[in-house]
Amino acid sequence: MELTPIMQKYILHWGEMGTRWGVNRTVAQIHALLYLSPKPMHAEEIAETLSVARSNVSTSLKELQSWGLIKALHVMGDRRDHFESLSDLWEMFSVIIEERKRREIDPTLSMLRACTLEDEEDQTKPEIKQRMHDMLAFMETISTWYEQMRHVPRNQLITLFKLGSKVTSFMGKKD
Amino acid sequence: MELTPIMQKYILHWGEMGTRWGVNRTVAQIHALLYLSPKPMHAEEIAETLSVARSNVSTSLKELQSWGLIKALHVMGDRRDHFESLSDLWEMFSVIIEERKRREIDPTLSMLRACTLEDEEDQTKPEIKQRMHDMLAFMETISTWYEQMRHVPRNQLITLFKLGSKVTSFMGKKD
DNA sequence: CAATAATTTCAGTATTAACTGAAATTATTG
DNA sequence: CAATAATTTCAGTTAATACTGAAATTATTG
Repeated sequence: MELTPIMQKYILHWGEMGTRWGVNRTVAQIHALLYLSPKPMHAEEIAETLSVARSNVSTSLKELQSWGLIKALHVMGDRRDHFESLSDLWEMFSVIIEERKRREIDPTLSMLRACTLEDEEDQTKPEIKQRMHDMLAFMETISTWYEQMRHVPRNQLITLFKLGSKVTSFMGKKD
Repeated sequence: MELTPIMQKYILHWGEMGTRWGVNRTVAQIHALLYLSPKPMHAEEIAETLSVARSNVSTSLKELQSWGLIKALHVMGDRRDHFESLSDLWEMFSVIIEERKRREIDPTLSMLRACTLEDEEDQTKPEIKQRMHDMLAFMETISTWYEQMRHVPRNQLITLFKLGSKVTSFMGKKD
């Protein structure tokens, strides 16, 4: 596919941003490209469009699939896989949050539980253990919140976001 | 400071996680150390405790200060800077969210505005421009939401998080 | 204001992660 | 089931980032 200057700008920026999250440039660029593309693209075309190695595309597509951000589909009379991105941005957002939780929060919770349960032999001062406890409690709150919010139907979620801080008006002034 | 095995575990894990966010290992480790430490630490002590170069600590402390996650303070009769971490986890959370917004969302909004306003000469298909528009609208919603939520008092924020999906019970069933 | 302490800068090095291209594998077609 | 196409794997290379240690700078003390 031919990239117009604006598309290039968008894709390059996305690549840059990717590196700020835990995602490498090519992965982020491919995701941007597929998001913009009006039709699904096959690996070869992606490689040509972005000027990266075919094998790099292969790896990156796997990565994006593992996130659930793109899916493969097939076109009649063509045996290659074609890929398209999720297009619903709210769904995309949910998927990313969910996946980050799984990859980052969950392992941290395990670590924190291990740390706070550790045997009595350990010399760690109580005040330090308390901090670990605080962190555990905090992350459990965040985690539980995620877990609940992901089951909220999409349009309610949108309403919530648009409400913004107005939601607090339901809470009464306790202070 | 002497690190017990549990403290080591905590700090090393934090360092690992740091790399998954846009933060380098040493920065994350120092932050973990200062969070755990019952008293402020000076750079020299941090370097020794974590076995990294003094200069590396200097750079990392600057980085953490630029995030607003630690602050320097002074001890009577000691001319060195001593550093301590924010200890309130909700405050820490706000600071991180806020800073990520500034570093990641805001530049992306600029890029998207530039892309969608771009002149007519450009060959980008309307359907593709529409996708860019959708992304812009989405990110503006998220951004506005952040902007509002950061002004919600801490205890209301906690209540909101603890409520989780129950907040939707105020919204009525529109579908 | 010289001496000393504390901190920062920066050029060079090491480490890590990303990427390529060739070869191997897997799937599809006649 | 051979031939071809599509995809994946992987060893080696390149590029990006992190880190060190020495030197320079800045701040503090007597």
